[in-house]
Amino acid sequence: MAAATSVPKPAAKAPKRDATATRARLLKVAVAEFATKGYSGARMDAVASRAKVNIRMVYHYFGGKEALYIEVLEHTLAKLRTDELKLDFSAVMPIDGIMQLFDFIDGHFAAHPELMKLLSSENLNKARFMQKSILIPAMATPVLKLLQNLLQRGVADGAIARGIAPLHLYVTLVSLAYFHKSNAHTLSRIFETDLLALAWQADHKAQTRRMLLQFLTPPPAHARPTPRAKQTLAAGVPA
Amino acid sequence: MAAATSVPKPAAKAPKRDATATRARLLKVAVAEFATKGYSGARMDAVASRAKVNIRMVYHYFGGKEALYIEVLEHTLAKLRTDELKLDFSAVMPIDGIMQLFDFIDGHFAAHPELMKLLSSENLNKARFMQKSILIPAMATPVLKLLQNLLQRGVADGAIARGIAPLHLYVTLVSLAYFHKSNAHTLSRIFETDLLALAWQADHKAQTRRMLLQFLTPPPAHARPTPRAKQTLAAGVPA
Amino acid sequence: MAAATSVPKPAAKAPKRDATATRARLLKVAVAEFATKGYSGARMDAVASRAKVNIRMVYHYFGGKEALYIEVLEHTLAKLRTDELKLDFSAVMPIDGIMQLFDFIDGHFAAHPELMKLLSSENLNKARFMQKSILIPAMATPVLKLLQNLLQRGVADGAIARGIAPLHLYVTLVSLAYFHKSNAHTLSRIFETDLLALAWQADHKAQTRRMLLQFLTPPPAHARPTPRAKQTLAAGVPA
Amino acid sequence: MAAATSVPKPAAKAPKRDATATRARLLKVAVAEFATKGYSGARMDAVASRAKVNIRMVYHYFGGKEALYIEVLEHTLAKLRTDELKLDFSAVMPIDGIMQLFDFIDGHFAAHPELMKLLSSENLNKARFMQKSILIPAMATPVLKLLQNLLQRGVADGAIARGIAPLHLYVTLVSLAYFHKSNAHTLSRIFETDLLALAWQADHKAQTRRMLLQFLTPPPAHARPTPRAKQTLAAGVPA
DNA sequence: GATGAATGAGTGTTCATTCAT
DNA sequence: AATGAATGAACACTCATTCAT
Repeated sequence: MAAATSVPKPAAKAPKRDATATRARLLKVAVAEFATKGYSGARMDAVASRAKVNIRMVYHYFGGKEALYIEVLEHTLAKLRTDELKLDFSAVMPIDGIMQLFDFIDGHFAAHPELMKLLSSENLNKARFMQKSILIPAMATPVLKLLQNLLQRGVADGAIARGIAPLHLYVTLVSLAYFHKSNAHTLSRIFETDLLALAWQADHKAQTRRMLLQFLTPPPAHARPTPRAKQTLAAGVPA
Repeated sequence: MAAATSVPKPAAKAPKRDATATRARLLKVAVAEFATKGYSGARMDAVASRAKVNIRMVYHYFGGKEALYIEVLEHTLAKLRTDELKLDFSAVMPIDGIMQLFDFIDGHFAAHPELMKLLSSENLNKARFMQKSILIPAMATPVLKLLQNLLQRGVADGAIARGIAPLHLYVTLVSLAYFHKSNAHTLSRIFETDLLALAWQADHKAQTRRMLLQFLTPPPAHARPTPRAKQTLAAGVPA
Repeated sequence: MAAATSVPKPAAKAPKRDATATRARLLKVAVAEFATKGYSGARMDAVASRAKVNIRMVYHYFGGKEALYIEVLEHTLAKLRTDELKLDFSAVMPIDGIMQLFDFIDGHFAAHPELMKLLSSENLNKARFMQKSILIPAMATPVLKLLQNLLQRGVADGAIARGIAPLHLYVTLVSLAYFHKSNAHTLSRIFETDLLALAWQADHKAQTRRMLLQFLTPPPAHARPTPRAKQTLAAGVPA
Repeated sequence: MAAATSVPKPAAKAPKRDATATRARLLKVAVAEFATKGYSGARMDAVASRAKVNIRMVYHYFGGKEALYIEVLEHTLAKLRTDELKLDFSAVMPIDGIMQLFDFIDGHFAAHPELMKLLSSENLNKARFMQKSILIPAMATPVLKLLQNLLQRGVADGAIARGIAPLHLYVTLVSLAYFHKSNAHTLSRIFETDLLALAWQADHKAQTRRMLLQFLTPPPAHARPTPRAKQTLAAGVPA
């Protein structure tokens, strides 16, 4: 693809044998294959034939199914990291920053269902392959730092409630952006409502944002937790 | 099972050729197999050998891999429905009822990771097999009615905020109970924190309950949304 | 079936457990199964379920697949022998007798396609199972004797040409009655003509009878084979 | 095959990885397997092992059992068509041409028992696979045109009787060449005579040729069908 | 760098048959 | 006499992977 725009070399006008292009094509196809079929459902043949290369090349470039899958995982996660690095909330108010982060998360998963599927797939086998990646732990996510910074600033100026831990908040943000998308098919079937309909998604997002805002906003001085509320807080059934 | 009710004979207590027992054993093993390996990763051989019967019996009792999987799905979902039917919040205050429902959901998924895995697995292939089940759509979940009732009662007596839709709330409850469990492995790896540790889970649940309570509780009269808050609500980044 | 008309016995009014009836039903179903599917295509399960008895009974009554097949073969051939024994050409003119025998053969195969299929099937594996039958060689066909008698009488009174051997004639008769039926499907496809259409079959039979009559009729005295005809007779291409 | 044309190397004459040779070998073995065992009796393993290749190659080259069988059918029929195209009776007398055609048919089936077996096998399941072939209906047989031409010429010069239809004659020719071969095993067993013995076959062919010649030859002017003969013609028993 | 040919080890499924009641 | 439960051996077909060029 990009090969066409590359600098023409002495004896290779039409670069049919373009290694990097072929490799990129294979990886792209592999992402789709693993995302839609899962690890054991994915077929090496399918990857090769859809990329229109001989299956031998898949082995040549990636070594094997497992290595290919790991690279797919790394590639897809790297895209998220790259996008995350562009985030800069230094100029916005903390609570707005957090809400914008939520929107970013929501937007990224909406735009990249393959990431969602690969993560779900990975969790089904206890992140077995992610463990084997040497790149992934190195790709430290900047998001936690970002969140910690926003929370600190917010708490400091009284705009954000105290006692919210960055990781817990992050997991909550992702839960609320991820689950209703990743599990839309079964939920839609069970409740006979199309959760993938744009209207439903918009409504859900609006409600979620309201909940988050309330959660982040510190309670008014006279509205501190009363014994009554505390009791309610602990009234859960035992797990 | 039925063995326990049969007349005990001198030297043959355990009935070898017990169809219902064999079938039940197979189904139990199959639930584990499909939950841990997914549909395409699951092996019929493995099911048979772990249930210590000839593989032919799997086909005799269930017909085939797909039919077995569907039955596994139905069986596991039926267990949830059965438990849901035991819920009765008619005697508790609405807000407590909703929190207890959350605890129930959280507890059920914690106690039945196989359900979580099967649902995730199903979503990976767009609920393809769930669509084929004729039982599942018939197993109407009572939970939405329950929630609607609680919300109506709560709104009526002023204990619960207006404008919360049952299905949106239910999806939110499940999101918050489900995601951090189902995706614990990858999150643990990425953030180098053990999300499956009991302490982490407890902390997370406490924060989640706080958020939900705040969300459900109606705002004090003088704290209606201000122009400022409204603006924040719309300050999201475009998807 | 026939059981209903049998003499009522002391303690068995409704004969549900009627051994001979069950056996007969199984054999009938087996004939159809083997005729339509061939030996290796036939399924013991199919026989049992179509006869609405447990598969175990098939083994109980017949011993196994091979033994059942052989009995099917014997049963079907026995029907032919029984019908052949009813033939009596002592009162008709020899040439008419032979033509009537041809009509009988043609009629029997038309009425019993299962016999035709079983014979074809048997020939495909070199009559392997027929060899194993101890009944079949004992069921001497009376037809050759019949034919020999007719030929002798015909030759004696000058109505039938000399030099026609009974077995060769019989094989010819069967060829002409059998082949266009047994191979109708492929021929119909290849020549895009429905050989199973009644009109085609009638035309073909008429032509065949004309040929046979001419063959059996002795040539007029002055039309003995000439050198020219003799030469033609030998003008075949080498096999 | 192609090996013969390749440059002979010191110590490696036989090319091991020759696709066309492997494919041809597989097809040849498959013809034998399907001809001797029938469709359901044939084993894919047997084909592979007898061709000394991995079973995977059978699927690589042919797709599956059904596709392989259809190709076997097409290949075997194509051989017949190829041979038929070599026939040229423009220089011989019509009646000789027809007799030579009979000899050709007889010779071809004698030389290719696999064709006979495949056709019989096909008819047992109502030409189910032949229907699926898109090549077979396209392989129009030239034989009917040939026969029509010979008949017309023969009738025109008075050497052949009127009223003989090409397709009926062709089916008759094949019946007389085919049946006693295809059903030799059962007939031999029933009549305790070896129909496959060369002497028997020769005798039978001679008689058959006599019958055909008589049939084709027009009757002498004074020997037109008499009332007596007509009556005989209709004296058949009802079917 | 690139490719078609080839393969060992499964993988779901089916078959005829026997065991225990 | 009759039956449901259970099985070993095949069988068509597939998968990830390597060999030879």
